[in-house]
Amino acid sequence: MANPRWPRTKPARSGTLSLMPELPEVETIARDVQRLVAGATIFQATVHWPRTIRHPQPPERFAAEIAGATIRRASRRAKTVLFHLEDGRVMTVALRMTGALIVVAPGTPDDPYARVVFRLADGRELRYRDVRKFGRIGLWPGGGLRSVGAGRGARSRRVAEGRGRYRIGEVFSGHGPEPLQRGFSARRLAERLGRRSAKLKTLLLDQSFIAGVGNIYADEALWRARLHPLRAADTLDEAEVRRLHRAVRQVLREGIANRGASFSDYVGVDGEPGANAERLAVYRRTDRPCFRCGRRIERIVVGQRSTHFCPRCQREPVRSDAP
DNA sequence: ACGCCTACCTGCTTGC
DNA sequence: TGCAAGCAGGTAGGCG
Repeated sequence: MANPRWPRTKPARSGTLSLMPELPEVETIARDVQRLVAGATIFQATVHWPRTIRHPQPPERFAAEIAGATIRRASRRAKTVLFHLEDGRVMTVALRMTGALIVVAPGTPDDPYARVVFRLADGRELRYRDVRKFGRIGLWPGGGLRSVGAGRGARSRRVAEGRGRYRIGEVFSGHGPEPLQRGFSARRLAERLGRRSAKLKTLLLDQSFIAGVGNIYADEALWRARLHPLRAADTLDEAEVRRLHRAVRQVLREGIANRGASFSDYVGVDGEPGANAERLAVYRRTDRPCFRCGRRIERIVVGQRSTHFCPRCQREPVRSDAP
């Protein structure tokens, strides 16, 4: 059951480190949700921050429409937690930067950062907590999920939303492949990379290219694959693609095994922190020694994101116009 | 296709 | 000590 550690307005550790739920963190949360609230009925929902509720459900109707729903099971797609309801509808919870789902026992003190509170029929509360209010919750009709954001598919999605029809699977139509699924082979990655000239770092963060990778795991995967973040995707040879493929899957799998990268106040649904933070090789390790070669880790900005890499292990891409 | 910009947000760190 | 600026970053949406 829940192990509430509330209130928790002060992070256990100092630093600007925030939780950043990426694929492993969201997978961890989805599994916790499944374990803790599958079969539970939502008795009542209270929306404390209306903008958390996203299209197509108007915030004022959301609470009324979710009340009485029973949660059949929970799963993950990309960085979104899916609540599959008994009646076929699906509630999506996109945690974005600081979102968290937490189950607490009856009588647990209020949380000032709880944006949406679901009171369960058994008295427990499922709280959507989000300090920075970036996260979004949607409620989608049976058989229907239309795209919930994946970069550049946005235009076509808007058109479809305008018609007011939503179909399962379509919510994520703008997303790229799930990197941990069987279908995501090295060959498939090679095909996708070969069609793009963008920088590797940019592409790894592009949800329409690969779903679920964020800033932490992008840096970690590139370090592990010994590939420079500025390398153009279509310049990789076969061996490099295989390394990247293996690295992406490894860092994500290890992240899941460690219940997520626990920066600052990241916690799972049961209040237990993840354990992956200490295992990161480059992310936020600027000027500290590379675990492989001892060289100082560098930090650069790529696509507006901080990017960490080892200048010796991850060689600078050779420019064609170089002397 | 691609890159760059702004907006959304708050809390923590840094610099004066 | 106090205060303001800077930073963190996933996604939407705009522009070139």
